[in-house]
Amino acid sequence: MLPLRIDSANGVPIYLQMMEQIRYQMARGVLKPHEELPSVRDLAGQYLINPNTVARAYLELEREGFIYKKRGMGTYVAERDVTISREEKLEIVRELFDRALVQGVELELSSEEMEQVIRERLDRFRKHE
Amino acid sequence: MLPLRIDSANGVPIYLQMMEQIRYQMARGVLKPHEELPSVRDLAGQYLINPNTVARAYLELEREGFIYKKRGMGTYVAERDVTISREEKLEIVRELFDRALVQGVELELSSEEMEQVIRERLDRFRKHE
DNA sequence: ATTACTGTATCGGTTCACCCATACAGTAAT
DNA sequence: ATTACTGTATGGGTGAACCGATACAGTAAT
Repeated sequence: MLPLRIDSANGVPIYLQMMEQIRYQMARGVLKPHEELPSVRDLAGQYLINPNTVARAYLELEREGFIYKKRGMGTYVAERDVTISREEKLEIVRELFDRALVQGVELELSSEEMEQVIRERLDRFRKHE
Repeated sequence: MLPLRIDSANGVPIYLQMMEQIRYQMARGVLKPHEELPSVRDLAGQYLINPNTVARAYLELEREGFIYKKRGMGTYVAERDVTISREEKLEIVRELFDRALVQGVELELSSEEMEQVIRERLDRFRKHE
């Protein structure tokens, strides 16, 4: 059973919510490579949405290389993407943090204030993992 | 005459293009506080679009505090004093940091690694201010 | 009051994203 | 072949964003 928090009245498209959370589960190792995902009808029935909506989430995830499908068989978690080097990963994250910092400066926040915000978010983050 | 580059077939909404470029002109000092902007019909006629579209751009810019209007008179550049509350600023930065953290998790970086990256960027940042 | 300019309000059309109902198609066990 | 499950394709409905045509309303000079 795949635990998702789907809010149909959120404004955020359902299929995006699913993608987001499935990617997250994969990153956390809850979903492991070659593990079978629930069928589109399973998930649809479980969260009272249309099978096509689940199919769309699966379709996009497949395009991004996170999952693969066997028609008539099922949908499965793909191998981890090992094409990104560790340094490249760090670079990506670095860039995001820098953007946040620059934005903070443009909003005239002090580095102390930003450090406090960072600590707050990081702590909150560790509680959830 | 207010020079704008409007591309109706761009996918980007016209009123957003106008807002973007007008804000830019203001930031550059080309448009100065209390200077009068072209009337909605002026700009509409000039770029062959509907007056309402210009009006919408003006409306949004007014809500953001960049311009002010006098009904029946015209539209004018506001004082360059964008007052975003402190809490709103923090919220913007919070969101950016969270996105960076989530991205890090999806790249399978540990929270320790991310904390290290954050510290590195923050230090680098403080040297430059 | 008239004129000529401002911004504003209302309605309609077009387009698109999102989602659903339903039917089609592939796989494998019976 | 039947059954029971997979994913897929097609067509439609809904709502929202965007933009335009047109009419309304305020201001100020004549």
